[in-house]
Amino acid sequence: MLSKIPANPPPRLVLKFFKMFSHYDDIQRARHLFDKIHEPDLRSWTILISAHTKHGFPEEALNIYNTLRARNVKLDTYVLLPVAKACAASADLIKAREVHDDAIRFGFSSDTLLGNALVDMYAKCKYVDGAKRAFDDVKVKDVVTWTSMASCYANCGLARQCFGVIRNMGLNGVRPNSVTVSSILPACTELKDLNLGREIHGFVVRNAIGENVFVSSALVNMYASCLSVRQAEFVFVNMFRRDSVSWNVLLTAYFSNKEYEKGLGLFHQMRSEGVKLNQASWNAVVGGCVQNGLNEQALDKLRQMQDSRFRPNQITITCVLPACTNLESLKGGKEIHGYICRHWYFKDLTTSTALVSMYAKCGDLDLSRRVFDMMTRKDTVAWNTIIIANSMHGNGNEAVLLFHNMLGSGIKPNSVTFTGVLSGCSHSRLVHEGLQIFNSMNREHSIDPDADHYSCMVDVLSRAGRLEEAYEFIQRMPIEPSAGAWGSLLGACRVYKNVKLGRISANRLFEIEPDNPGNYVLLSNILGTAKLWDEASKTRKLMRDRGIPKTPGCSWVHVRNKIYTFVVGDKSNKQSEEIYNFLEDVGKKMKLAGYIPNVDFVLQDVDPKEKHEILCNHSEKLAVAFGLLNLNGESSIRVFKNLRICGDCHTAIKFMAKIVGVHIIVRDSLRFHHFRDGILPGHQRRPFQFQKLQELLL
DNA sequence: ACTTTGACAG
Repeated sequence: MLSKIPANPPPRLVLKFFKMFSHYDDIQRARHLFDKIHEPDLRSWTILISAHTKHGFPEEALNIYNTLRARNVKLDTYVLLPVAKACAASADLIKAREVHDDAIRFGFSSDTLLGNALVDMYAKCKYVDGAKRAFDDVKVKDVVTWTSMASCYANCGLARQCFGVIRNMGLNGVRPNSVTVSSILPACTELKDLNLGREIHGFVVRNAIGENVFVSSALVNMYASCLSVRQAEFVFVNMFRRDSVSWNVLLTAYFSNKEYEKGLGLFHQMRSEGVKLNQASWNAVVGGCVQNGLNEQALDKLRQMQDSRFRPNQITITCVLPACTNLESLKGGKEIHGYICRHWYFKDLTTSTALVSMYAKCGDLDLSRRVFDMMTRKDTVAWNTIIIANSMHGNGNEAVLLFHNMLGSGIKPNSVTFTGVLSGCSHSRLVHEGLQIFNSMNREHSIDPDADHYSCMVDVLSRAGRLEEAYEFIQRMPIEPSAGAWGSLLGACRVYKNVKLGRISANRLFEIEPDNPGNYVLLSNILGTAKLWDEASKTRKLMRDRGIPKTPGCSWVHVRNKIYTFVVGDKSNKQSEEIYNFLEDVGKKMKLAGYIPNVDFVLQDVDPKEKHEILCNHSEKLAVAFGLLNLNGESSIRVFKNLRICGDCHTAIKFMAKIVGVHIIVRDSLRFHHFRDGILPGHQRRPFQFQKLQELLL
């Protein structure tokens, strides 16, 4: 057939073939034919552009449009229509503005058909102002015009404006159709307004559009997020027809409402009953597992997903990264980082941010920072992540610096930014900076400080030892001081041995959170240190009487893909003897280097010699020793503790790091502590080897 | 023509 086309074919003939081939998805051949036309008319151009968009090549469609545009021919609404669609498909705002300008220049912007396409185009680019302008230009607005505008607001998280459009639509005598309803239901989902949702449901029933799968799926979703899973189930069960999305919606509904067993059950059912699964189904399950703390299962489902020939996408990857974080699996996180690089997913803002967070929480701040620095675009969440990462690792100065860089690059801070940077200030005792930033919240950024911000400020003052000021600050707070505020003060009373304020804050905490064992233990420790044994035992008795179990402290460390856990005085480990011998030997070295055991942290009333032994028993010391004894060429170890690190251990581990030259990272219930003072100027840090340490200790 | 599901910071 092809050979029968003359060398210089008449346009109409080519057009016929062109239509045929574009229909059969053979864009290359269509293009080839098009190129044979000497002077293609506007109709040929239109078909060429729309074929490229329709077959998933919107960028190429826009390139073709550029070529056409360069010829300075007069355009019409029919050619701009597929161009607007191409902009929508590629979410290309720059091109979108050009197209809009062209439409205005040629006087087509009041046209309903083209205007609708322009509104939708801006909606897909998430550019509300443009959509509104295009919308206002349309003279005769039909249901599509109104729906597109409402949909734009809904997708941009402007639910109130969305319903405003719908109200106006009614006032203008246009009735919503099924598309309108399915477009506005997500806005209702966002507002979590069950009553509004029910109202819409009523409209659906009255107008008999419930058989529409878009409408009913959106209803299921709306009920699920308005915390009415039973209603969601009811709508689902009574659906006329269900597609993959409908099933996925219910699946997500179970997981996000903590009913993960039902979620897993439904997924099993979907697979066994031959429901057509898609990538989103797997994402829902993988993400659902993580949401519900089923971290291993999430990784398992990821493997199953790949076995079922589904490729994990950015969303899958972003969903599972927190599973690595929760498992403290730096290794697993790095594997996923590799996958991200291989698939170019690092271009995705959300995915990169998740990576930054994962590295920080797994204890590798350097890698976290490296990923952050590689990001080409950074939004508020990305900046918040790196600020929080630095605060979490005790780098308050860096957190403050990053905060100012963020402002400098024109990114707006939100309330999370301030909790992040202020907690950094407290960890690094940056009182002046903390106060300054706190005061700027309202003045410069119009953000009202909430309970967390006030607690951070109490922490800033308390940790710096300014306990009386912190107490005054609490009393002058315009909102009810939260447990966080009193907790910071109490914690600092332990460090600075302030019995008076310790009693006050603990008693407030006993009222606010009577079931938190930590507060009783802290007060009892403060009293014990002050040798007020009677009062200390009264506090412990109060705790017992209220039936509050004390959380046992434990520490753990990852060695060769296994987690080894230690409790105080633990002797269950195979290498226990080695551990205690090591601690004794290194202890001697430490004392020579100037370490003085701080027996304040022993709360039993026993003789000094025994106190020293008790200190050596602490779970974090045991875990650190075990980690050091099992180093495999690494220059750092990571130890985790469920409670806050003991003050003596903090000092002791600092000395250990110095003596053995290993970077020791301890993550306790509050943050990461880095001990790496062992590097002397001019000395290269070498991987630690056990033999060398033995020599050193002899 | 416009429509339903899916994530990152605390």
